[in-house]
Amino acid sequence: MPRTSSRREEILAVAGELFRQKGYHATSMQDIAERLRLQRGSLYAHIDSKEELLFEIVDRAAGRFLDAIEQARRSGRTPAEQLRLALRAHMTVLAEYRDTATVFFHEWRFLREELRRRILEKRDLYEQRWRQIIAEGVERGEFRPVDERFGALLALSAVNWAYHWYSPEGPLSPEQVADQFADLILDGLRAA
Amino acid sequence: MPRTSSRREEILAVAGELFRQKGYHATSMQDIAERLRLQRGSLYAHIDSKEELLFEIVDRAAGRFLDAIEQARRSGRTPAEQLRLALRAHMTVLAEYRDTATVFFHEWRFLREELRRRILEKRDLYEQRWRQIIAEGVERGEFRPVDERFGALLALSAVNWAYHWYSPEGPLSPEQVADQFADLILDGLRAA
DNA sequence: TGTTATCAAACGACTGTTTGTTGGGCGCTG
DNA sequence: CAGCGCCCAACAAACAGTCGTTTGATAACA
Repeated sequence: MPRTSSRREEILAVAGELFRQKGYHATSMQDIAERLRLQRGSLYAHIDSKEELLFEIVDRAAGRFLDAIEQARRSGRTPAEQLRLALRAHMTVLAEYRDTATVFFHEWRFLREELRRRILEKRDLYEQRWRQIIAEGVERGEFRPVDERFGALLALSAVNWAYHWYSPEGPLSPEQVADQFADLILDGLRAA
Repeated sequence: MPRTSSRREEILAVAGELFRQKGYHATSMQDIAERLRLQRGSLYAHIDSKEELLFEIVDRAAGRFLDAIEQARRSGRTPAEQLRLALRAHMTVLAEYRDTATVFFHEWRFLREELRRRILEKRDLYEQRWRQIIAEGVERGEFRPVDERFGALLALSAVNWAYHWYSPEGPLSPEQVADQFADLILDGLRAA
């Protein structure tokens, strides 16, 4: 089975779109095949199974988020600036790969044990990177001595939840959304 | 079909648990019936359809979240205190009705148009209550002049995302989680 | 006696996947 | 350049189930 071919990429794109819209289990191979004007059996010339489709979509998304934050970390900026960069990077990935990213958040749990484990490893690594940014900020005295797990969780929750409401067709760019969140997370609601 | 009976409540409880664990579409009537040592056909003496099960679970959860925040609003406290109360209330509902609440977040979109609309109305109302808290805080000068939609969205994202990671069996009480978030959202990360 | 809960069985539709076959296009050979 | 074999994508059909739901019968209980 070829890991890369234009037909295969088409199938992945259609699957990503349908998985996002209807969910993994509510999307049948029939649905995917129809969009490509194929018989559902014909898909199996290009892929091994439906689950393999899901894994590839989810795994690619995980990789993109991970790459994005590691770039922010390598920037050498201050923790506050890294936080802003990380928020921007996350929102940019979400905007650019909306289908893939949404499926990543919603459908990873339907993977069988072993594949799910591989995704969760990347997910944990991603969360760790966020915690490192917060921890570094506290260490340097740039941040208050907050619990780094909660600090990371707050930032991550804001952008993780965004796939529920953010639309690339809307008036806000990914960077604008990220900056709004960055301002709030850094300076809080309270008036001076 | 009786709207309330102990058998019906049992079915709803089992359905809620399975829908949370495996998702709506991956849970069959067979699965639900097995847990209750029934034939799957027998469920239909108590319910009209699988979708009705989903709707009732999701609708109850929506009602609970809505009640919780309206109680916080009616408390007459300052906006900052209302925000803390609202965060606590949300986390408490999540902890107490974990299955129902998780299904509410994850599976509402599988409802058919009309039922989905009724849920979305309650959801919108819930978001509006959060925005009102922020707006009131800004108005009174207790909060900085932030965009109330983003302020509400940040608080809501924090607690909405919590169903992914929060476990009532863990070491943290709902109030502790809520207070951690409240401190962060009110005062921000940045050192003075 | 009527009511209620449950059962076994069937309904038609759909599931993901495998199979054997076909036809077009490609490169190699004579 | 003609002809041959081969690859590749796609097809139709079937596999062995499972799906949600309906029906008619049957016990237990009021």
